[in-house]
Amino acid sequence: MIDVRFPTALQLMLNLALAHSEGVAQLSSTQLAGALGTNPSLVRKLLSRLANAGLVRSSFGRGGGIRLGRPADAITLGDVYSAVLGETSLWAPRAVPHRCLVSSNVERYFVDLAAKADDAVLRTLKHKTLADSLSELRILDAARKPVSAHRRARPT
Amino acid sequence: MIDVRFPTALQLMLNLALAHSEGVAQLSSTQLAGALGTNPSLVRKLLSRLANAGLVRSSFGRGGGIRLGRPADAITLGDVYSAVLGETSLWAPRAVPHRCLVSSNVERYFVDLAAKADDAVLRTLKHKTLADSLSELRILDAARKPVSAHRRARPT
DNA sequence: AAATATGCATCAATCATTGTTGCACATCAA
DNA sequence: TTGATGTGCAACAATGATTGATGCATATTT
Repeated sequence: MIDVRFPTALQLMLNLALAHSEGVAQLSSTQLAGALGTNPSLVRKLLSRLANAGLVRSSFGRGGGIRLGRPADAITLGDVYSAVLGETSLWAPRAVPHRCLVSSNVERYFVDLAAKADDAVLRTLKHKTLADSLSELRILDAARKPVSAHRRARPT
Repeated sequence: MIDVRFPTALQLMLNLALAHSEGVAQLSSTQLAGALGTNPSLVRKLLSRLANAGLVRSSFGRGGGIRLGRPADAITLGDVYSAVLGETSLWAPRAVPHRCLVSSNVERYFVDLAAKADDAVLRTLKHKTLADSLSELRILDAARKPVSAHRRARPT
């Protein structure tokens, strides 16, 4: 199963960022679950990690909900990734019987290699903030509805 | 489940490279399975992809087996990764109901982002060849058996 | 012809992630 | 104070891609 925790968390954060930019202070986990096409439980599991990292803040009780913990331009996609995936590496070595030059050393070698790949991914994600992403989404949206005011075609 | 196809394939290729450097022309899938601590079936599934990419060659019949398709210094880790994982991306977007600026565009946005991350990973893997890896394994091995000739301790 | 080895299809097992449910606790409004 | 709303969290079932196991046709060497 392809891992969708990062995509889900990112889409969640973008929803919060959009809501904030439109003057909506906070969203409930039920609203977020609806927007993500999933259930409040999964949302809360992700929120728990995001809250630990300070990326979101939640308020209890009636009228409560979730809001961004920092301004959208102070949260990078790398922050979201690290918060949700933690130290999880892209790959893990296969445990092999130690019998030769390769098998006795390849696990350590591979852990190191995976760490380099993890770094490479994180570097690409640290370049962009939620605010950047929101801008790009606006551009994509404008391109989707061509030229003039009225929308030409239904989205497929 | 963390994906171990790339690690397994890499360890397989390194075994072939080591065998070749030691004058062993080829290994059978059963031998490879033994070295990897798994079964010949999985090995052959991986070999099928590796063979399609020209990274290994197999000979049929009695005395047959698998050997590298090119010299070890002409095969990068990126070649192995692409052969085994194909176009598989690190992440896939979660399909969300299209209802707002974010939800209507985030899937395309995310596919693009994932492609950038995939590129970053592949770039790090293209720097190293199997021959480079084998050299590094030799260094690790030397570090593991300190100083003088006789081995001091059993590997754990 | 016999032995060995790959190639490939089918089927079951595994296991992290996802989805569901229930409930305690916190907060606001009337 | 009470009721409504919402988070936090634990337990459990469902899902689905990968792994593991088996059988057999085909190819090649001795």
